[in-house]
Amino acid sequence: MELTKTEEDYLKALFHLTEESEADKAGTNQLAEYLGISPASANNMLKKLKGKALVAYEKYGKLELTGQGKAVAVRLIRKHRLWETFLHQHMNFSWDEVHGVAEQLEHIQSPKLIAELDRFLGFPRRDPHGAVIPGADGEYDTPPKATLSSLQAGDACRLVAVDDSSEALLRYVSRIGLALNSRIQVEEIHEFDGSLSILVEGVLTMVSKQFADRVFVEKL
Amino acid sequence: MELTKTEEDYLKALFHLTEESEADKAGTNQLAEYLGISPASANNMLKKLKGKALVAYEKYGKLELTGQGKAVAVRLIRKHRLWETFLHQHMNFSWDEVHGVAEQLEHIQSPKLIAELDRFLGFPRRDPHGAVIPGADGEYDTPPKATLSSLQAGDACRLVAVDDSSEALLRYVSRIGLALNSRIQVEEIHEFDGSLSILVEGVLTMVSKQFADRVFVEKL
DNA sequence: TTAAAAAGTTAGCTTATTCTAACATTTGTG
DNA sequence: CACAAATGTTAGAATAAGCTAACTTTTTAA
Ligand SMILES: [Mn+2]
Ligand SMILES: [Mn+2]
Ligand SMILES: [Mn+2]
Ligand SMILES: [Mn+2]
Repeated sequence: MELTKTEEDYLKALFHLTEESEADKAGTNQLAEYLGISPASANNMLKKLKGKALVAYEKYGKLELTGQGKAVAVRLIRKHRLWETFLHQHMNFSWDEVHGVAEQLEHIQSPKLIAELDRFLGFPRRDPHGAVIPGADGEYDTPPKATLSSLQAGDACRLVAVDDSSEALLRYVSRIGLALNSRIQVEEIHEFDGSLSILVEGVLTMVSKQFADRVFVEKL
Repeated sequence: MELTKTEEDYLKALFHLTEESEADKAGTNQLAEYLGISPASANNMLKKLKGKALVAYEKYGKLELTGQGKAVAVRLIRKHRLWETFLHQHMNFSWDEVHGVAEQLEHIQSPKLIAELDRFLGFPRRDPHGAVIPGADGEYDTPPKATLSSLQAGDACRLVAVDDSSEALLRYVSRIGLALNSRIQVEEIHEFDGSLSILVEGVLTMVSKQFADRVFVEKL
């Protein structure tokens, strides 16, 4: 039972909204908003996906992926992140350029190609944004991630991942001299708005709380 | 004006039927047959492509690509062959496995990716079947190709390309010990059915005329 | 030169995906 | 509670592709 590119994108969106965001409830409007389509279109597709046993929900109720639906989404995320890694490491794509093309490449149907790509890349476990790449067996552990905003003044940390949903954020992270594994020293947290003064490569920079909420670190 | 994957495939099919085959006339039925769809569907799409100035024809008349239509087709062929080369050289895909996946990959939209892929591959000029890869500027010279069947008994040649339209042919070519650049010695041509006795790597093999018509060589 | 055969076109449906506008249900608040 | 806002659903239409059956035009060939 082959799925269309569109059906795949809906399942991936649902996975992000239910399994990967803190608010693990997802509604029709939210899904529509996320995908940039009308609620009516989302509702229409949800009916179809329910018919294929990929999504489970009652009329006016909460949306959930079935086990099958989740499996499809995880496979898609695996492909997406492997392609992003390829584009970044071998095609000279910058951090913020990889996502759009990977959004297309993730729909290529060829188990052999994915297996070979994985091997070619040296079985990477993280994509260019630091996100975990699901295994070939569907294993997908999301290690607990601490945000930069959760640290205290005086703490030091290592940048392990960045929210990849905004290209502007990715460009900004590079602009201020950060990259995966950069060491960050929290100098001061300003109570007024939660902004932080951080030390990166010896340079003192000021970042907003919105920024610090989307950057994930490992405390040192 | 973005084209759909389907429109792209029609243009590529028309290019093969008009520019690349000896019979440079193409009709609706032929196109339909080539694409595995009904003549009615082909006719329907032809109207649309005519409206977009990619195909030129009069009702009941011969089909032709416009300059624009040709340019799209050549870009597609370039992408197809670059991907085939990538799959063969870096993803361990055999000669006969590359085509299907390249048929999908050719529709990925990203000029940067194609430029980088070309660089990554070392600016190859031939794909794994020996077909010429069009240049980034749209240049596409098809060097005159001699078929194995055009040689005389006693001639020696080098295999330069193989018709890639049949996977069975590609597998057969490998099976009898041939690969690009193999040296072939024509021992005898049998008048009855045009079949040939050829010497490959010291082994005498018998091949049919149908086979020899689809294998391209350079006389030595 | 005329009548099949072949080739090409049209009409009318189907499925997939999306939209807008209208309608229904649920939620949240005074 | 009661009703307004938020959320979700339905109806009806559009676009893109494809199909079958019927019809028209061109070609072939007796
Ligand atoms: Mn991404
Ligand atoms: Mn996608
Ligand atoms: Mn090919
Ligand atoms: Mn294709």
